[in-house]
Order: sequence, then structure tokens, then C-alpha cells
Amino acid sequence: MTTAAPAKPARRTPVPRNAARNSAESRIVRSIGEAIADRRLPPGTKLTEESLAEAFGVSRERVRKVLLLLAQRRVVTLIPNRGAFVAKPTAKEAREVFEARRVIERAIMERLERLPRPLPDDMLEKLRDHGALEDAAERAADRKAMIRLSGQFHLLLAEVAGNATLTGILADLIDRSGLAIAAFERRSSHTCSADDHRRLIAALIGNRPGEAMTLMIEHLDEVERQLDLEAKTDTRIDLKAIFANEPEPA
Amino acid sequence: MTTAAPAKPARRTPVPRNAARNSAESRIVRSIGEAIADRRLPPGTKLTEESLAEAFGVSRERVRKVLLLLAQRRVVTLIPNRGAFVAKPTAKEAREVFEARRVIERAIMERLERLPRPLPDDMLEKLRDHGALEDAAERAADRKAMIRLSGQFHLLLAEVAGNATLTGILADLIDRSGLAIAAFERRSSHTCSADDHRRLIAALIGNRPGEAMTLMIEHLDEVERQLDLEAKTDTRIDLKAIFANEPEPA
DNA sequence: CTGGCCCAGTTTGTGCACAATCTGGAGTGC
DNA sequence: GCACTCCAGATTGTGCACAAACTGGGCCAG
Repeated sequence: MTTAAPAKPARRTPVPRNAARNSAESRIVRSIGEAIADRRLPPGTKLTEESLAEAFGVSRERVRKVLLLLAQRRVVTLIPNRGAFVAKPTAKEAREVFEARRVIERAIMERLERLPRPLPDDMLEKLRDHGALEDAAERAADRKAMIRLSGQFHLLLAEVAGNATLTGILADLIDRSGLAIAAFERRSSHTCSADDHRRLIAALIGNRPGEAMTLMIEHLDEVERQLDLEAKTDTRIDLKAIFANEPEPA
Repeated sequence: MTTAAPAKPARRTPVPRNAARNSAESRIVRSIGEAIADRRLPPGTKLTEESLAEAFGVSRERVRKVLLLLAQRRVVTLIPNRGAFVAKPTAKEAREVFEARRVIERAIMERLERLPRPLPDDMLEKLRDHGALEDAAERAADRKAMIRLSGQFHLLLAEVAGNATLTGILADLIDRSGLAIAAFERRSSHTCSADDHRRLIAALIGNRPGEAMTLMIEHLDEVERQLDLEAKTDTRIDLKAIFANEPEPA
């Protein structure tokens, strides 16, 4: 399952051409990020360097670099001499992340309101295309696709709004809120309803930006409200993570 | 010059105790970050791995790790096979960063407004202490200290507001806006006036939160207004950096 | 039986050597 | 004289080997 061929020479991969170097790296980041987002890697999961290296067919150093990147984005927690774990946000952090999202996304909706009307065709097309994808995923009951598309929807709005810096910040927050949802969701909740997105798209396309703003705020509140932030999670890993994050008294 | 003693054993430093490992790393990050903030390392400066390794007395791998972290925070730009450079933001990016700061800091001021009054004593003390430090730096005409304290002031407000996630986001934005200021400041401008901060502290301590909000927004606008964002900067490095950032057509 | 200690195995951390790539300049043909 | 090619030096990228540290279980004393 790990390595298809028992022969070792496959391990020797001195990078024939370097064109794929940077993309291989970000490919792994995306791959792990998506696996975390759609719950294949639940919070607290140990991410052993060697296992990941085998899984992606790269060297351990590459994995180490990727883990450092993910740690910087707070998606994984790096504990010195212990290894990497899928981050397990505390209730406090979850609330903070959602508040930050409200702050950023409110700003994005304000930006969308200020865009010259009517919106350009390619923008409308992107929105409609995305809506179609979400509809399809919902009809197919493809939960993983729905989760991924839900995040992409918010990111798409940020891109359309045109501030790449805010978009980058939001990308991180979306990953982290996915983590928070994974850690605190109630049994049998439906996370991000595609219907909210549908109405939002309709409001934007129909030139009703004020309504879109209201919908977005209600949408984010609704997602957070579906979480059980009072639930006491398994504190064992939390304690270690917390103390490992601030090991320096100076 | 490279190694003080011609004898080789000094080079062998297998980390006697690991307690200082993580802190050494973040110490270098802070050190480089401050050097960039107070213009000792202007935008575009080449950061050779070996030079930094010598300067900080650590191995090249450690420096590489630090540069990766700084690159993630957009403070340095990493160009494949070319090396690391102090980031040189474009005018567009500078505007975006300042807009993002307005968004985040407006949210922080709203949070401060909602804090229960009167504010706790330790909070007031922190604000007063900081004000005293800024006054002292201004009297001493210590430009470097003023720049550093100015950033710390905004960060202090974020900490007091109590959302660590927003604080983390703002920390990055402050570093990047420092970079933007370094790249676009007009000759003979006074960056962040300590007087604005003084009035802000007074408004907060004096329980006039609405006034504080207004002051903050005006303050940020003023800082951005002092920049010459129309100036065409040297595009040679920009082109390379831009094309290196998005090398993947897929 | 309980608690502490120690040891073996596994995982992470780091220095190092070498490979790949880029830069700038000299050399050569048209 | 101009442009193109090629080479030497320097810098970055990567695999690898070994060292350090942690984990879990067995062992021994009380």
C-alpha cells in the first residue's frame, strides 16, 4: 500500500528536471490541506514525516519543508522533537477564527458593493459556473466536494473583490475554520449550506449588493452557530500543543 | 574572516543542549525582521544564505529555514535558484496592505469599544508605559526605536483587544507595511507620528472609544497618504520577483 | 502491588557533501 | 563591431548519514 514496488531504486529520485520542483511542493501542501479540510485527516492526527514522504513519493526533507509551511498557517502544530500533528483548535481559537472571517469577509463584501455596475461578464460567469458546480455536488451528495467548493466559493468572492492580500489572509482563515468545524461540529450537521451560497450569488448577479452583505453575515453566523463550542474536547493533545507553542520564557 | 580559528573543531557545533533551538530560530527571524523594518535592509537587498549564516553564527540550513518563514510572511521574496531578497512591494500591494490594515484595525478598535469599562489597571498601565517609551524615543530622536515602537503600539492595541488570531494577522501586515513605507516613503517624511499615538492612548484611557476609532482611521490614512505610491520604482527586480512567484501555469 | 528507573526502538533534528543552476565575462565567428 | 556561445566561479537545492530525543515496555526495589 505504501510503496508499490519493493525494489529500492525508485527511492533514488535526484530530480531529473527542476521545473516541477516548486509545484510538487505546493501540490503536497494543497493535498494535505484538502485532506484536512474534508476530515480524512481529523484534528490531532500524527503526521509522521516518513509516512508522508512515502505517500507522496518524495524525500523526507521535502515533507519537512511542507510541514513547516503548514505550521506557519496554523493548520498543523509542530512540537519540537515530537513531530507534526493536525492542529486541534481550542474553542477560543475557533471563535477567534470565525470572528476574523467575519471581519475580512465583511470588508470583501463592502468592496464588492463598491465595484462598478454592472459587473463584468467574466466575473458573472465565474460566479454562475461555481454555483453550478455546487449544485452538482449537492445533487450527487458528494460531501467532500461540497466542503471543498464551499471554501472555494468564499475565496472566489475575495478574488473578485480584487484585493489579493485580503484574499491570502482569508485563504488561511478558511483552512483554519475548516479545522474548527472538524473539531467542533455537532453530529449530523450540514456545515455550509449550498443554498446560502446560491442566494448570495443571486444577490450579487442581480445587483443587490446590500442584500449580499446581509446574507454573508448571516451565513457566517449560521456556520458558527452550528458548532458545539461548549463541548470539552480531548484535552490531552491540547495541553501538549499549548505548552509546546510557547516554550520560551524569555 | 569566515572562521575565527583556523582549527576546524570549532565549526563542529552539534548543539550541546537543545533548549535554545527554537528560540535561536525565532531570534534570527526577529532580528532580520527588525533590520528590514528600520531600513538597515532596504527592499531588494540580496540575502545570501552563507552571509547570514556567518552573521548569526549558525549553519546554513538554519538560515534557510528562517528565510522560508520570512518568505511565507511576504517579508522576503524567494526566487528559485536565485536566492532570497528583501521583498519590494509594488504600489498595488502597498495599497492592499494598508487597506487590509484598515480592515483589521477597525475591527480591533470596535472590539476595544466593546470591552467592559473601566478598563483594567494592567491594561491602562501597559498603554501608559508604551506612551512613555514612545515619548522618550521621540525626545532622543531615535528614529529606529520610533519605528519599532510604532509597530509595537498597534500590536499592543491588538493584544489588549484580545483576539490572538487578529493580532497574528496584524503582526504580518505591520511588517509588510513597514516594507511598503521603506519602498515608497517620500524624502523627509515622518512616517508614524507619535502624536497620533499619544492622542489615541489618551482617548482610550479617558473612556472615549468612539474618538479612538476615528483617530485610528485618520492615523492609518495619514500614514498611507505620506507615501508616494505613484512613484515608479525600479522594475528590474520586480519583474523577476513577479514571474518567480507564479511559475506554474497549471 | 506500586512506583520509579532504565533500556531498546523509533522518530525527529542537523551538519555535510555534492549536484544543479545561475551570473558575468571572455572568446570567437560573421 | 556585434551577437552568440561557452566556461569558470559562486550560490542555491537536495539527499544522506548520523546524532539527539522521545516513547513505551520491562525490570527492580520498596
